[in-house]
Amino acid sequence: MNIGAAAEEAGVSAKMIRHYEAIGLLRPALRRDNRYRDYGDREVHELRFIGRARRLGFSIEEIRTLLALWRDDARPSRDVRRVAQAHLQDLESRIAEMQAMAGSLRELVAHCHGDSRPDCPILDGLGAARENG
Amino acid sequence: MNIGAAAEEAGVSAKMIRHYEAIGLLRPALRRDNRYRDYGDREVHELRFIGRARRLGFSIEEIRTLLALWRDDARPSRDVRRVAQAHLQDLESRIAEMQAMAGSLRELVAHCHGDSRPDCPILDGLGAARENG
DNA sequence: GCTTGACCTTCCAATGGTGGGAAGGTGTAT
DNA sequence: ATACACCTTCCCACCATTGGAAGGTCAAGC
Repeated sequence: MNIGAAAEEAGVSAKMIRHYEAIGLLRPALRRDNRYRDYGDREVHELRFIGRARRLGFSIEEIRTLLALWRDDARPSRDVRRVAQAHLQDLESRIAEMQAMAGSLRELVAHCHGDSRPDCPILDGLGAARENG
Repeated sequence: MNIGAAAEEAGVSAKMIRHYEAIGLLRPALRRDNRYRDYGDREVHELRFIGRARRLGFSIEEIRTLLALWRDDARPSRDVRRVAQAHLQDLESRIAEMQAMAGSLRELVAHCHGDSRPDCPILDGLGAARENG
């Protein structure tokens, strides 16, 4: 199976597959006589794992850890849970940050009449002398 | 006022101030005989504006637009509002995406007993054959 | 006057994850 | 043979920020 087909099946771009191999996330793919990379079900399965983890926001380094655990039949689920929970907390704190941003912004937008007049609470808020306003 | 002091006052790193100047977000600072950049209240005020906008998640290009509007006494507040609202919607959709991630992840974490046993719904979820699981 | 240390200057590189594209090889169908 | 779709490696760009090297400047203390 060529890289394009594997990419299609796994939901990861061919570009990224090569990249994952280059940074050592994946073992170098087998090559045909062509020098074309050759993928089987096992590799596609791994790629799908990576794709899904990326879509859940895990970093490459986190995925490196998760893949190692995945391959290890004797891993304690505790280790997996720790990685996932740390990432979840990271996600949650980033969400909270962005919600704070959105909240302030909504406030500013709500008070701006948004017509042809120049006075604008949004610009006033950004230019204000005090940091909390 | 040297760049360090201006950075301190405005809540933006000196490194970034130079960068903002290099990319044309800020007009080149006046220089002393030293060749040191020299900042006054007006410039610090602008830097503070930029810092606040960055903290609200506006991109450099958005800030470029906002700064131009800020400097233009005759801007229609409509234009400002449009920029802010577009950014707000962008923020909101990114928040929604991340909340979806966090939700799936919470689900997985909740079902993982997290002890010394190897079976783990988190890994099962990431490795699953189906995409929606 | 000379040293020390805290500033400042410019320039180059790295981060993370992904995409774009060049330049060239390969496979397959007409 | 020709066209086209795929593959290969390689380098570059994005965005915003940080780090560091190599060197200039200033103020304080001895």
